[in-house]
Amino acid sequence: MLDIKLIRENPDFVREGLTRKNEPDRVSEILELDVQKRKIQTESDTLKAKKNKVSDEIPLLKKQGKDVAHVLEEMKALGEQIKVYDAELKEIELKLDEIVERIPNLPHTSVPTGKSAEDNVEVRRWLPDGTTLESEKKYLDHLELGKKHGILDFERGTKITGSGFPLYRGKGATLERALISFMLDYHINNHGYQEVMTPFIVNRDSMFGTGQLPKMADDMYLAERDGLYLIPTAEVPITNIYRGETIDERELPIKMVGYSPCFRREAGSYGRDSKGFLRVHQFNKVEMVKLVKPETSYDELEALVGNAEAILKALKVPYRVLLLCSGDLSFSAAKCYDIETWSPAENKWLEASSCSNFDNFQARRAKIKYKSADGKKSDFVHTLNGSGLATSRLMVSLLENNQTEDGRIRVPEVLIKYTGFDII
RNA sequence: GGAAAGGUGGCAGAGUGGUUGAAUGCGGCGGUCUCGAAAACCGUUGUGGGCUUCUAGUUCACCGGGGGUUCGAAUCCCCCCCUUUCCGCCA
Repeated sequence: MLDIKLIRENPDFVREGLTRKNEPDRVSEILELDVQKRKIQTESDTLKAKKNKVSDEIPLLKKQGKDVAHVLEEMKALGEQIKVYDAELKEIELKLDEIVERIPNLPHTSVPTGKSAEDNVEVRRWLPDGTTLESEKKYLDHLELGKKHGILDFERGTKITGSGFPLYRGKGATLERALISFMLDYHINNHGYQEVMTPFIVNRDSMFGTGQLPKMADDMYLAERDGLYLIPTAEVPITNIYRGETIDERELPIKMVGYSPCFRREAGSYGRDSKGFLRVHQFNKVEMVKLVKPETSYDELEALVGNAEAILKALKVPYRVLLLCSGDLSFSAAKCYDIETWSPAENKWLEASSCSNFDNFQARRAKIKYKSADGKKSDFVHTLNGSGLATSRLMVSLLENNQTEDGRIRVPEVLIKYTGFDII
């Protein structure tokens, strides 16, 4: 959530940011409601001050044996007037909240201006020694490999649930599990994250806190009877661990990593990239989340991207890092890097990670603050998160890049101790 | 699912209609003492909003959430949520 004071005091700055993000400009509307709100609040507060003062005097007057009937009468009328103001105030606040809650975060100054994914900027590329993207080699795609070895069974996954719910079998299931364990261990042991295992279904407050609600409601699975949502990413439960809390600054930065399945309805994207793992409704992901002091957050973002890249280097998977342009940023993000892995069979890059700094946008919504050691200063933390990484697209690259001439699949060196086998 | 108890400041725990934003203890922060530390002692210590002459003053709101009664509510009434314990069911 944007700070109403920022909108009030720097409306043009906010307008510019929203324009960069291709968002409609509702700043004037907000400012108008804000003025109305404060005007009514001032009037209501003045009356309340009077009410409080007189109410304090009543017992004293009674003690003196004075007749207070006319005072009570007066106060009753005052109370009615206050009710009228408060009802009006509430109505305006509701309107204001409804708008402000749907205003996205502003892009950071270091984010390039652009309209869509076309304008994202490739900042670096990494290929394992001896590999090139152009190859004479004939690659089977992940579906063909999955079928050939009986490790992926999309047809039966569809039978169980519907399309986009993958079924892994045999060494495929083991490889998936190995990948998750490897990534978790790597971040815990080499990058200093604390492992967390969270609920995978969350309430509305949590979804609001990280910014999925109210705008992205249609993209999520909802257990309506209970008012609970299946998480689209572990970012939601992990970030919300600290919702409503004030953290001692000496505890920052807090770095957490957790595995979760992710559930996405992908409403409106049917038919696009629908092949196999390229777009699914359920996938596995290891997610890193950091709560940090404001002045460090953009450095922490660079470190976060580095943490995700380290996994791909260890697995020897070709990848590139993109700096997203303003127009391609998600609702809550101020700055974001995507990591894409190479698919030789599709002959394209696949998004496997997204690492974002949310500045204080989520912290405001989730009310996560920190307090200085001397207790004098308190402010919102900055939150960050990054996939480290999502297994589905990574699995595509992993299977395809590691296939041998005869169509078998070599298990990357670092995963062998997790799988117990070195070839499929 | 049934029954009971309970939700108060960072924590523990008073408070059942009128200077109670809230006793007391612990913790935190600052200080005295000390070579230093501990102990002891002194002081201080919630959040959010509005207004103004804005490193300050003033005012409003907040005792799980929402609504109500009243001149006045942490305290009374209604609804909801959550926690704990017991019973039932169960991986």
